[in-house]
Amino acid sequence: MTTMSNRYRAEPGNNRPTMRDVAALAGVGTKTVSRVMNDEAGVTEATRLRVLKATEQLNYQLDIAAGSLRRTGRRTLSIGLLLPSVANPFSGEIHRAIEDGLAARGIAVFAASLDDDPEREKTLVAAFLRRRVDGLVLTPIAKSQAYVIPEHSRDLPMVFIDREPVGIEADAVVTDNAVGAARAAAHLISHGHRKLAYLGDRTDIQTARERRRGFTEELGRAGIATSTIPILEDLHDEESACRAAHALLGSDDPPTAVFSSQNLITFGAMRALKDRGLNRTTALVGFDDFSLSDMMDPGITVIAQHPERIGKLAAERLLARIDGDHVAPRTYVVPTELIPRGSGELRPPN
Amino acid sequence: MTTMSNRYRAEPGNNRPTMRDVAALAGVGTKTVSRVMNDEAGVTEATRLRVLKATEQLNYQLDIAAGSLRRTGRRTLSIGLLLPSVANPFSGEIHRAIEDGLAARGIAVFAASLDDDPEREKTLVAAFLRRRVDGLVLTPIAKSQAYVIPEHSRDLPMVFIDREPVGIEADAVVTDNAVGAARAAAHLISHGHRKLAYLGDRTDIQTARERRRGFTEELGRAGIATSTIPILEDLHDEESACRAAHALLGSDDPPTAVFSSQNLITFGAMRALKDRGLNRTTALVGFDDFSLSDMMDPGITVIAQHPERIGKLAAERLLARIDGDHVAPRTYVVPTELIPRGSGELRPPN
DNA sequence: CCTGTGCCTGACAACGATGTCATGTAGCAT
DNA sequence: ATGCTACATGACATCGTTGTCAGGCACAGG
Repeated sequence: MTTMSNRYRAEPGNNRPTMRDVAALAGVGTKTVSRVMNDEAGVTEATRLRVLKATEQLNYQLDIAAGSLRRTGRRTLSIGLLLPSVANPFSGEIHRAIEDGLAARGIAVFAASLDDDPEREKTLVAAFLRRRVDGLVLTPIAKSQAYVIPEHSRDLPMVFIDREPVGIEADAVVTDNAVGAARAAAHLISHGHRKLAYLGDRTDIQTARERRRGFTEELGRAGIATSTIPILEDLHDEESACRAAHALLGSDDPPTAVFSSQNLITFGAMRALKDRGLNRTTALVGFDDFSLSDMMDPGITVIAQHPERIGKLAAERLLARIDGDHVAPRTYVVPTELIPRGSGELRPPN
Repeated sequence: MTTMSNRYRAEPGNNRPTMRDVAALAGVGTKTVSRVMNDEAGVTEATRLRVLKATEQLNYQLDIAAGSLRRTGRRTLSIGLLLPSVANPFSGEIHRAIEDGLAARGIAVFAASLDDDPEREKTLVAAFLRRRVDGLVLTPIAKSQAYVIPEHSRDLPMVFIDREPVGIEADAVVTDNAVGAARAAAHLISHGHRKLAYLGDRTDIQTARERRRGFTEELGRAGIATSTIPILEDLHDEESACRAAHALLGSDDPPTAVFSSQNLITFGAMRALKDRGLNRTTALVGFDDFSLSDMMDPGITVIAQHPERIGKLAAERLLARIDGDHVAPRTYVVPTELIPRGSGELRPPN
């Protein structure tokens, strides 16, 4: 059993044809088959047709991985994409835009989920590297991305998305978090609010800190003492956000307007407002757009990000790097957009 | 430039270490390095440590693709996953469950989006095959999947999800569409409704047909003449669904309860109901759960699918096949669940 | 008829790894 | 001391493909 000839595998029928089989059937050399499969010049039309016929007869498919071993540049025509979670709709949109941006070049995407786990980040990047991907698109979560410096200096193309990397100079595509949050604050202030409140995500997340910064800076610009504004942070899911919002709204001096720094927090805030019958009274602006936001009562005003633009830009930058672009790394900022739908335009009482 | 030695590439620093480099540094043979990297038995602890030290010094990463060329079974430790779209939340959940199911075995996932395009299905499957994936998880959309028969008979593990394949006998994991739709009908009928209406997706989609079948069969069981029930189909997005619902609700004899066979259609129906102020009067049950369904007015009663269970089961079946399971292919059915939230429990007037 | 210029074409080595197998060494019993 | 076993180790061929290079053929010009 184990001394069986290599040509024949233990499993029945598991004999995928190789270039040699095709070459033999077409009566040409393997190099000629290779030329045909790769659309290289210098093959007679007659030979080409003979080879193509043989590939069809045998149902032959080129082995990209085997080829990459010898191919100049060792391209595997695949990249690694690390997302918070492939099940996250925001990530999904980015993923899709990247897929679309790379499809024309025949590049396939390995996708994996981070789950906010710094250890996983390293493990998954290592898994991508073992597969010799042509590039990486990463959402960083670990404290530092210095661990990929060796690869980066080996010229492995790399683009960070959503958050900027720490400890390494590399391309990044991020949302304008601070500006977006500031815009939300300005919007609420311009509608007469002075008693704002801030519901924020875990402070170890860079984007969360940026949003808070933008928000508080705008307060300063408007002459509102930051100390008077409740800043509730380290909320990471709908439930904790809902509890925090309840505490806030049930206090002696409740805010007239709430800003929530992220989707799930917005949901929690919406729920608390509704529970207390304040949804048509207390203003709300959320960071991140979401489906059905316009079906709420009232519609929810949001600071919309543009995941598809982030993904598109990341794919473009990665392709440029793959094609040998060596300009200095920089961070690309994708603007946000305030979409008024009602909840953010509610005015304070009196 | 082109006559440069092979050892050195054109790009600077692009010299990834190989097993040979590690072997040289550790003063052992490449085979020993291979053994260490693959946790094979028969290596002294002392040697093992020397090798590991060398890999760390050189920042060496095993090349899985190169290894797969020679490895028994030619395993690439990767699979191909074809989804309607990676941006679709339902698909995202399936994707995630599959990723989780395969991660323990070190298998990476190539994901790609179909976009309801039968041609794309074939192109993308071919792209997976060229990468010699160890298995395929496919959402079929083409009229027939007979084109993968050659691969299937070469024992390439394959699991179809969401829809059953046509023209090939292979494992499939699907939702119990007919039963779910029937349950929705029964639920509405049990709440006193006789004047139902059906809003359905494109009829070339198998699951859409199944849902209609389940729905109408339940009508029959309840003694409601199918001919009296409006069946509006070929709706594929929110807008067309909204228009259809408007037409329905504005007719002489509007239904007292509506069933929508899919997420976007549900959204369209919700919008139409709200536009007409009927959201608290006309009952609605939608197929597919969605976030914020409980925040609607009233909450939306749905037939929930379990994408995470579909993904988990698909991953299990695929792994079993990869491990050599040769039982006859079958279809696994994942049950749906009716989640009452208000809209489906509204009673007809009088 | 000879030479030169292109153009097709295939032999061959090599990419980075692993399966096979032979070799060497240590340890133990005789 | 001898012979045996068991185990650790490395040489080598090979996986399927592509880069390099040399050979062969056709055709044009002298």
